[in-house]
Amino acid sequence: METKDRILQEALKLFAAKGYDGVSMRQIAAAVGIQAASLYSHYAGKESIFNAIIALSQERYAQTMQRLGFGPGPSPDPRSMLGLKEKDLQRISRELFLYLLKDETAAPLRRMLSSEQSRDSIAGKTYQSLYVDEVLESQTRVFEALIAAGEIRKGDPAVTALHFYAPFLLLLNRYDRKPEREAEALAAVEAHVSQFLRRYGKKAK
Amino acid sequence: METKDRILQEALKLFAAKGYDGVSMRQIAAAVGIQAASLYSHYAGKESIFNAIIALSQERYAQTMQRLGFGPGPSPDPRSMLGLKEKDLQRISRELFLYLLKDETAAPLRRMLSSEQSRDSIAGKTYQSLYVDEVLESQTRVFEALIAAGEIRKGDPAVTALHFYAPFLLLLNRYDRKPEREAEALAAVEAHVSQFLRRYGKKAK
DNA sequence: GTCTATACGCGGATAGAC
DNA sequence: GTCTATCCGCGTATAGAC
Repeated sequence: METKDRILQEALKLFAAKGYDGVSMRQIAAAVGIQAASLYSHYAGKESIFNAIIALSQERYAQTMQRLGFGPGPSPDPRSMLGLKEKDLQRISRELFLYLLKDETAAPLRRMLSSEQSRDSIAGKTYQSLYVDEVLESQTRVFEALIAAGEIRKGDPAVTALHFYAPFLLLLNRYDRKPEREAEALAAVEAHVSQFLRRYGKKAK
Repeated sequence: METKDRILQEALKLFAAKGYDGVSMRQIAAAVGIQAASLYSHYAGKESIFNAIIALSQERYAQTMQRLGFGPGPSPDPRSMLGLKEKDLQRISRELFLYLLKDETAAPLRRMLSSEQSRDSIAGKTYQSLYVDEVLESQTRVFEALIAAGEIRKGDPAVTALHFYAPFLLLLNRYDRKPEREAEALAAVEAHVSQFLRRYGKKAK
């Protein structure tokens, strides 16, 4: 792998763990295995590394989210959500949750953006759009279709999306960086989805 | 007001806005109106100020949360929640939301703990217990009582508490530091509570 | 592209006068 | 309890050899 990319990879891990201000150029360089001065052959400075991380990670993230049907663009197929069985929704939910919780790129990106939300306005806007606005927007469209199809009870689709997605964010925060409680976390996700369907689904099961 | 307390007050504001590492002792001193060296007459160092903020703010926070029925201790009165009308729940929800969003102590405390969650283990544990564990635990007890009383549909009380509370955290994050969107935020809270009651309440209204 | 050497400011913190 | 003066290390970043 190119040095230029390894810098982003290592810096992301460090920023996620210690925060932007808590990481020095020397530490990043050490993690990569070069001298601090050499970083400047690849990036103009620290802020430049930070911005490059956001730009790059965002792309990979967007692709996976779209595949799972939580993306900003056109869902994998609006109709693929119709006729979805509980079992399928549980699988997708589990996949989404584990991706955001543990994926090597997605998890550090989320942690970094979350903690830098207030300090850096780009980080703040990116966090909001990636983990809040885009997901809610996308899920609102999905529920609109499901309500129209009669698979989900009538109600405001935006509120329904909020009811479905908000617990994911809370559980992510709660079980973040606690690998020993992963089973508990997954059980909580499953219980949430299950009860959501019992409250919102047209038919039992 | 005593200098010792003013230090905590100003430091909290700064930490909430720029993060712990982003604030210098000189900046704190300037906000208070004294020299940096004078801070050491009141606190052993920066970390000591940080810890004192948490300890102090936590007390005030706990009192208010308990009053609203989201506290860790015995709810204001377990039965006071019974026979609650939608109107009352809307009022309490609104009060809770605005308190967490805008209160002069509560809002900066929440922002600071949230952004320092990963960097500082005390901050992380405090955030989890104040904004996640204690609230969910407390709400779980409330819903247990309401389900037993037949005012809320049968279901896992812990999941029900999650469904009720998680949207608050998401909306807080979404509308934090955006005073111009406050009306929109309150409308979202109201829509959430309203639809929650329609899905979970025994009777319409 | 990577290294060594170095500049320079700002960080937290202390000493000691008033 | 507040001040001025100061210490010292570490932060980002640059210069220039290889």
